[in-house]
This record gives sequence, C-alpha cells and structure tokens, in this order.
Amino acid sequence: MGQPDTIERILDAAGVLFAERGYAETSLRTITSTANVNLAAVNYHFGSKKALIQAVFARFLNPFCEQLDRALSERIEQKAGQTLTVDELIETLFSTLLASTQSLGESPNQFMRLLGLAYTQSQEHLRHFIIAEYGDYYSRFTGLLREAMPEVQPEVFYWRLYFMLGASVFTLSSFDSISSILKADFDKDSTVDDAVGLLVPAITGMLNSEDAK
Amino acid sequence: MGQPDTIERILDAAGVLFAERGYAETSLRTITSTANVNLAAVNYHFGSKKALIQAVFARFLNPFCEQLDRALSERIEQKAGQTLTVDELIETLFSTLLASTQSLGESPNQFMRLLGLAYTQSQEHLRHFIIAEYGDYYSRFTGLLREAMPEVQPEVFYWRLYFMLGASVFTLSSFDSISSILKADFDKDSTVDDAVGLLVPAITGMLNSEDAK
DNA sequence: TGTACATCAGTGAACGCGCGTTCACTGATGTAC
DNA sequence: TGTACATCAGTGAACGCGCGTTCACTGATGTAC
Repeated sequence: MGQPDTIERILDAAGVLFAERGYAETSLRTITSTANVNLAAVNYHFGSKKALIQAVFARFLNPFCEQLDRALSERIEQKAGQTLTVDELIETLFSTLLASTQSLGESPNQFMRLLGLAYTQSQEHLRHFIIAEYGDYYSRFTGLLREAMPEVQPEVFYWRLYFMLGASVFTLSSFDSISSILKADFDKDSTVDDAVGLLVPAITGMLNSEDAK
Repeated sequence: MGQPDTIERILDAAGVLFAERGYAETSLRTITSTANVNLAAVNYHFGSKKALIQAVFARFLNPFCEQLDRALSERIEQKAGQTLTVDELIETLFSTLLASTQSLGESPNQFMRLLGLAYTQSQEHLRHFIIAEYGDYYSRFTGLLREAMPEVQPEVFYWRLYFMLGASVFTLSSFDSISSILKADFDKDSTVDDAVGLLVPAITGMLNSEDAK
C-alpha cells in the first residue's frame, strides 16, 4: 500500500468495527479490507488478533488515564488539603472522559462500547491486560472516592462502585440506540454531552442515597 | 439417546454455556456434547442456532414477565386506587426477579448475563424478538414508574430508566467476579440476595435524585 | 562513488481448523382398514 | 388379529465456508567498506 501509516489505519478501522460488532464477530479480513491494507499486515505489525485488541484499547486508555491523573492532581492542589467531594470526583471523571475522547477525534460511546465488551465478551486476556496496565489509576480514583464518603459501609461502597460502572458503561455504549428511541418518541435530538450531563447528578444521587433497612 | 427430554437437556446446557461465554463463542458442538445429545438434534428440534438462542430466552422471560404482571396487579389491588410509589415498583420488580429465577432453579445472574449479552453482542434478531414478545410487559412497568414520578422531565426519566437497567444488568451479570473480589478484599461472602438488597435502595435513590443544574 | 549486504514494510497464496447446516437413513410407535 | 403405511425422534457423516495464521517472497531503503 502506498498510503502512509498502515498501523494507524488498522487501529482506526479496528476501533470502529470492534465497537460496532464485538471482538469475536469482527474478522481480520473485515478490518484489513476496511483499512485498505493487506490481510497479513495485522499479524506482521501486531503479532496476533489478541495483541491488536489490546493495542486498540491502549490507544484509548493511555491518554484517558493520564489526563484523569493530571485533572485529579490539579483539583487536589486547588483545594490545598481539603478532600474532594463526591460531586467533584464524578464531575472530574466524566469531563475527562469527554475531553480525552474528543481530543482523539473519537466518541466516548465507542470507547465505552469497547470497555463494555471487554467485560461481557469472554476476553480474559483483555481484562488481565487492563488490570495490569491501568489498575493503579483505577485504585487512585476509587481511593479518593472512598475518602469522600467514609460513612458508607465498605461492601456498600464496593457494590455502588459497580452500580456506577454499570450505569455509565451500559448507557454510553448504547447511546446510539437510546438517543434514536428518544428521537422517535419525543422528537428530541440528544448529544453525548447531554447524556453525561444527566448521568453525573444521577450517579452522585445514587452514591449518596440513604441505605434503606 | 436413551435419556428423556432431549429438548430440555439442550436448553439447560445452552443456558449455562451462553451465559458463560456468549452466543457467538459457544458452538453447537459444545452445547450438544455437554447435553449428551447428537449434534444434529439442535437443528432438528429448533431449526437453527438463532432459534435456540431465542428459546433459551423465552424459557426465562415468559415466567418472569407473567409473575411480574401478576405481582403488579396484586399490589395495585391492595392500594385500591392510589398509585404505586417508586420504592414499591422497584421492590416488586426485583423480588419478582429473585422469585422467578429461583423457581426455575436458575440464578438471576445467569438470566442477567443472557440479557446483558443480548444488548452488547450483535444479536439484532434477539433484540427484535424480545421487543416483539415482551414489549407490552416492559411498557406496563415503565408506564407505572412514570406515574410514580410525574415531576421528572420526560428525557430525564428516559435516561434514568437506562441508568437503572445498566446498573442492574451489569452488576448482576458480573455478580460472580464482583463477589469474589469482595471475598478477597474483605473476606465477605455475599449472595445475590445481598446484592439485590443493596441495588434496590441505590436505584431508588438514583431515580429520585435532584436534577443538578 | 560503487558494490555487497542487512533491514524492514508489505504481499499473495495457501495452511489446517472449527463452524452451522444438511441429508439420507434408522428404528420405534401410532393409525387405518 | 394382522398387515401396510405414516409419523417422528434421533443419528452419523459429510457439506462448504470463513476464520486466524504462516510462509516464501518482493522491493525499497540504509549501512559498511
């Protein structure tokens, strides 16, 4: 191929196609023909399909985690000593998500779909890769969130973390379907920013809700 | 095969295996050898793999939807005229989920995994099947929930429905992983009932949370 | 400046494999007359 | 009661197909002497 950047073109095509159909359901033939690249190029540059999946992930997660880390540090510096509130943490998390995907020229729902698929499809290698590479960033955020809500019981806190993760990943990864239903029922056009704008207060409300019984 | 109920044995094996690995990742050969049944039996009894997937779903969703319908009617009768509250509706939904899966001898997380996979894997036929067969039950529940929170803006209501769906499906379908993390970190054993017990107030809190800005 | 060699991106064709589905067939049971 | 036929659950083997991966190869560029 005469065009530049075979590797980038493969990653672009793979990101879109994996998010659309899932990892197992997307063949290397589909990826390479979309990218206008030879079939053997994936194995040449990445080594295997699994390694390609991880590379697609790294391209999203690296900038996101770094930006989140910086944003958290800045916020902490601003408050000089005081711990961050739940609202501030959730706000920071989602505005970083929007900003980092925007700066990549991608949509947050593509990123969220990939993340959701990593959990639901049987991609053990991918979950291990994510935990190994990005576990520290995850721990930092959840540690700060824990400090912001120390009155909550440990197990309650843990489960609510997953309720939050589920609500975010599921809704943003299904953004296209949900927004087209909204369009049909109310003739309302909605952007990912709108959805995130509704998600942030809902999650904060969920995290802070009274533990019944 | 001499053993009775080839059809039931296929459905049992398929339910477990689909929930474990996903639809595309589970081959008919794996299903039929687990069920101790001839490979051709699936196509003989169900017609195709797609039809088998739908049959697995119907076996869960039919009793669940019927029980939910009855439970809602009973509650309404008890209150004679008064509309049901958000708490009551969410309570009814999840206690029906626990009861209906228990009476099938299955766990709610298997059911939730199947449901989650229906959304995340590219199973258009399955989503169409679910909407066509169970759309009325879904509409009844969401209609009652809407009546219980009329002060909330229509789009806000719609998005929060999906936040609820996401939190439930994601957490319950990942129940095994989450509870094993809890076991490792806090040496706490937890049951699905515990998780649902924490989910109900969290969702109620989320639905009722103030809409910031 | 010229030549020999190494490196490396990229290629075309083929590899074996597991997949869902099909098909001709068997054997037991039920039904009609 | 006996015979002919229909029905139906189940089977074993094969079908074509698309998959990820491999391999020998090309051709351009860089490097050493």
